[in-house]
Amino acid sequence: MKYNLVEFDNNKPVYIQIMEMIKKQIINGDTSLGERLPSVRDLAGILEVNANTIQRAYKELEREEITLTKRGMGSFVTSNLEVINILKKQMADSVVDSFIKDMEDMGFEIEDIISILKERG
Amino acid sequence: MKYNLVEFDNNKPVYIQIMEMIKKQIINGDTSLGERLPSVRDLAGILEVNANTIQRAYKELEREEITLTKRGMGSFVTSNLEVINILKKQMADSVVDSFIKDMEDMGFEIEDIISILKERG
Amino acid sequence: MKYNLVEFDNNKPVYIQIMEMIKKQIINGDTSLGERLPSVRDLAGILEVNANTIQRAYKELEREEITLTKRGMGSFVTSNLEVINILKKQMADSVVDSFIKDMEDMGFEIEDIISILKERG
Amino acid sequence: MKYNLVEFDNNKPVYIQIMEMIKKQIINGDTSLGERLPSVRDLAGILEVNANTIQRAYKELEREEITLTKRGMGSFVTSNLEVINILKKQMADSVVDSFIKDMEDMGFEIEDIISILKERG
DNA sequence: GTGGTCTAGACCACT
DNA sequence: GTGGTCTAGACCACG
Repeated sequence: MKYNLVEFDNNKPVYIQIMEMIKKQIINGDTSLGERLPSVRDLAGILEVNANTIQRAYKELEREEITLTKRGMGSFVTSNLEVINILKKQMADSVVDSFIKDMEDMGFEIEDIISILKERG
Repeated sequence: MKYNLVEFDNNKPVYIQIMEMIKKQIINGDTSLGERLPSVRDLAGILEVNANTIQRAYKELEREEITLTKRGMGSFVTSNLEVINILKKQMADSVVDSFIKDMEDMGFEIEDIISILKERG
Repeated sequence: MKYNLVEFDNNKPVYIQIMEMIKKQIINGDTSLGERLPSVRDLAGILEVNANTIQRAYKELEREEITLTKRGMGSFVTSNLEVINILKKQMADSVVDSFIKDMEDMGFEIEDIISILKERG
Repeated sequence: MKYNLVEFDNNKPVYIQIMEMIKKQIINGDTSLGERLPSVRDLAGILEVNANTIQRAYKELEREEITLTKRGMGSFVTSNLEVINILKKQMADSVVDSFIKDMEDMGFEIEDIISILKERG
């Protein structure tokens, strides 16, 4: 688990950006199954946002059943591996889909995209 | 030049999404250099948003010097090829950069990404 | 009489700016009492604005009795010296008043203003 | 900081006039570096204009980097003294330049202008 | 007809 | 409570 101050994109709700950040950490393994998330106040301090914003992100994550909250103990990542695998697949798919759409909208074909990515490698 | 009703992403200002839509059309050639954009009211009708929202998108595009406005005549894409080339490069770079960042945040390496894209091809 | 293409201030109606231009020429003597103004179409050509805009400026000038229109002959500056003298006084006063107000709003005293102007001399 | 109901000039956009009013207050020291501006709704009430008009003025000021906005907290004058000094210089210069131009267009020489101002003193 | 400004009023994101 | 976005609708400047 590692969270650092980042710059938020002003054109997207901050709580959404925080949710994405946490999901990514779960997906890449920086945050483990069953691990306790930082307390609302701690994460608010680290990210320099209001505690309510973290609350909202945590609440949404719980609604998506990615985390669960134990009263008085904090928020924990689900231990259900199946849920995490689905999350992983869905999130990667969605990122890839919207990337391909953006690039195609700009007139690039799949082959162009692959060439560009190879140059970056 | 072709504009159609689309669904907007609720988590991003509509006027920004309209700016991106127009930029993409310029980049992929669907809208040519010097071409007149639809009138504010026409595009508002097509996209089913308020005319003020289009107005705002056009004004921002003008501020970025991608278009220029002649009072009473309409908004026109710049004829400055240099500006468009810069736009093209910056927009593609930014989409690719943030895609790579998203994927790396989820634990994928460049090679993984390329494999995934090849499957899509 | 001399009119040249100028850049208009986008935040003020063009017809008002044209009226001011003509008034100034009358005041400084570049346009004489009784002199014929350029035709609407000519001035529109010189200033690269629509003929309607010139029409409007001429009409307002006539309403202020600074010019008068003879059907089929064009617009002429009044020959009434008294009117011109009043115009001169009012216009200069108004320019000076608003200049002093602007400068005082920015915290300059009359003495400061005079010093600044002397430096320009 | 002091804002009062004023009469707006009908020939200039109100949001521009509000921007100028705020800039003048910063320049003359009535509004200090880092000071919080009135909330959008408060100033709208004071000046008897719509909140959107204030919003627009504030947004333009932010774009000119004269103020910065913290979501949910308000708009604040920049604390960057350099920015303010440049603003000061540019605004005074522009007022003086256009005044001199106006007067010269009416046939006054610098010496005439200075005499007129001395009479006002 | 076309862009520019403004109002009134609504709802959302965030502190 | 504060800024940000959006709608609906009006009126003006200009071609």
